[in-house]
Amino acid sequence: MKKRRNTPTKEAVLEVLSKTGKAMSQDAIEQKIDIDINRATIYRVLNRFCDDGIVHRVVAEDGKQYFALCVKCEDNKEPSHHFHFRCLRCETIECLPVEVNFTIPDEYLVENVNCVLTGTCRDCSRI
Amino acid sequence: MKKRRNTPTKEAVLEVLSKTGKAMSQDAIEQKIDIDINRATIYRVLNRFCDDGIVHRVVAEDGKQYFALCVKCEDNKEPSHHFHFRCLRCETIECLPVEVNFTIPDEYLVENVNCVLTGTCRDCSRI
DNA sequence: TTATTTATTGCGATTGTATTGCAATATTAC
DNA sequence: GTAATATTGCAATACAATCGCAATAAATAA
Repeated sequence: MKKRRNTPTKEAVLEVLSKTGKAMSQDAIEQKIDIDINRATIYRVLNRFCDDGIVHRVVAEDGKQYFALCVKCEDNKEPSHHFHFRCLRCETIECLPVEVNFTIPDEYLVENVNCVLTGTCRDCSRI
Repeated sequence: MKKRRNTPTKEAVLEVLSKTGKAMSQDAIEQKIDIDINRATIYRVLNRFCDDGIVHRVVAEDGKQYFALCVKCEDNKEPSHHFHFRCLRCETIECLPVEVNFTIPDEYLVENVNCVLTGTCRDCSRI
């Protein structure tokens, strides 16, 4: 892996993702960051994070990419392949602690799993 | 529902989807059709099919939309929410006869399920 | 068959997401 | 401090998908 450098951009993006705990689009991330960072830069940072296994990418059925921190601490472990929920009201995507299970013939080589449920999330359905 | 008319475009699109039995992008459909049909028209036809429940739409992690016939005959029934498999080699998407199961708190209102596995399909892994 | 209604189509323009090339900048190691 | 190079900003680009509008064609009535 290519050597990485510490930059304000990286820290800012990580902080935002860490704070919300949800999957965010580049646009949402940019809005939450106080300093001004170029769009392309944010994408590049996010893609690097993905390469390094720090965040994972979800593509929702709106065709957009969303990025979320890979949570791997003990008490809040998320399954490697988990469902995501996109709320149409609050426009957020959360990682559900629900594992994606499936049985598929051995001949298939699964390299990636992308599962998104869409609707109204718990918080919004209460209102 | 608004009244539909029969057009060569509709028939051509349906025939292509029926023949392959897979989920296809607008681009792939256009290439498989012998007559010349405008891009926007194909999208409109497909969107109408989705509205009418004739085809369903899948968004893969490449951010593109793929459309597949809703199979509902007796011996080849596909689960309402099923997994899809996108093969990176042959660049096709097939509907797997594998149901998507998950348990999620009642407060969530699930309106849509979009699950795509990506990798190498059965046929391509043999080679 | 002809006329009328309006769903459908083609075309070009447009929107929006994401990426890329290149020069400038900033970080790390020496 | 200096050198090497990872990172950034900017503008341009690629691509999927949609939209407005005028033209066309399918379904129905006359």
